[in-house]
Amino acid sequence: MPKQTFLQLPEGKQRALIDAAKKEFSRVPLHEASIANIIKDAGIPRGSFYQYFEDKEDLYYYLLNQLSQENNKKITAMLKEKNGDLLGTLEDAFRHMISLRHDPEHGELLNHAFRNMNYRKENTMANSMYKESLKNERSQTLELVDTSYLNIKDKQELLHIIKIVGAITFHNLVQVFVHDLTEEEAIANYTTQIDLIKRGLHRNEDM
Amino acid sequence: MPKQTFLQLPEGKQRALIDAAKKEFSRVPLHEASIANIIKDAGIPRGSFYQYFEDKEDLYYYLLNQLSQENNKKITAMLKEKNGDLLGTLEDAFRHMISLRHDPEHGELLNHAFRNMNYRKENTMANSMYKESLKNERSQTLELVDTSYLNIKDKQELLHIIKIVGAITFHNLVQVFVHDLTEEEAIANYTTQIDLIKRGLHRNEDM
DNA sequence: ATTGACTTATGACACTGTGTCACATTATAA
DNA sequence: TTATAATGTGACACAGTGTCATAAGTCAAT
Repeated sequence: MPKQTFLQLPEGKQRALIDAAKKEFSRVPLHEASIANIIKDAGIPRGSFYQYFEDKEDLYYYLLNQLSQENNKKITAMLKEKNGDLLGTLEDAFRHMISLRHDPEHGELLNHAFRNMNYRKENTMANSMYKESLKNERSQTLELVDTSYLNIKDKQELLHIIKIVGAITFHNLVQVFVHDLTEEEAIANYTTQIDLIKRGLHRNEDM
Repeated sequence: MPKQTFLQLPEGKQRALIDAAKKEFSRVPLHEASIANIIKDAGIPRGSFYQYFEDKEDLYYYLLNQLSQENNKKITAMLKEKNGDLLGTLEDAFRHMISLRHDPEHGELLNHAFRNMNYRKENTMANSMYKESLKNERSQTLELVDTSYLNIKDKQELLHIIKIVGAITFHNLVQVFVHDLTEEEAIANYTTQIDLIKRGLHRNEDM
């Protein structure tokens, strides 16, 4: 999380640093990115960088969180659009997310992010780390879900369903970015898998 | 993948290096581990290390792959034991995997691995990278699965089911290691989720 | 036994990049 | 105006990597 000092900086200086950071994190994945490049490009001295952020990760996750927030809003809107039909929203949401890889502004950054996905990135993208009202946010989105579509007996199981679809969605996203799947392949795989879990993996005796 | 030179080394020298590596990778996660520590502990000069391995990652993934192979054998055995009941094997397999975190030999290494899980590690643990006969191996395990338990129409869907349960299982494993869940919590979560996908997430109209 | 060709061993070194700290500058308020 | 706090700055110490010239070992052919 950026330090107070950074947030009080004049707009232009913030922008310069953020832009330089985006550029560097688009060039190479996080672990190869160098602070030296970022500050050179932003035109600020090394010492200043450490006034603003703890370290490279701090800056990176701040950025990633911001991107994710915009994105989460879009997906929440889709869910609302579909009147809380969670499973029905998934394909559209997935399609939207894979379309981001060709976004000129953040495509490369996301490419690197997904090719080097780890728990912290996944968590940052899924939730909204720096937001205090995490639990409130969560439950607001939760409230949108119409549970009458779902084969569950309580609220607790809804949380598990979200974890399930989250895990599968992320897994598929990583596949897309790592193996450069075409949009058709990606969506075919994803919908097959979502269909499977919708109807259930286990064969009923009476079928 | 280790270089030829390493594999031709006398048993004792290999052991020393492997043991030192295990020690270092148990101390800290991969990105914090240092070659300097490993070679100091193993008593070999820096130059030699680079005769044997490309770099730190090369050594790390060699090690991780070896651990995973043992493990995969155990799980394949479980599946055979249960006569190919894939879904029925999952809970036992999961239980077995989380028990590993208290293994004195590799527990800490696995802790770091899961807390910093990424695509490559997941892939290394799931498959067996260095094995030439990857496809054969896979299909051998595939053949073990009794598809009559499963709600699928073709072989292709079996592959998707494996991806689904793989994604969910890994996701749960990461949760266990990151949040230090108790065995009971971990298994409760996991079985709930597996039950949900077994019976299907979507509510049937006629229910 | 000696030679030559090849393989393996070695550690000093150049290089890259990080985070810190003493000091300089600027802002704020009394 | 002056004291105090906040921010800016870049030289520097430090940690770690991968390479390379050179040394040492192996072994087959003479």
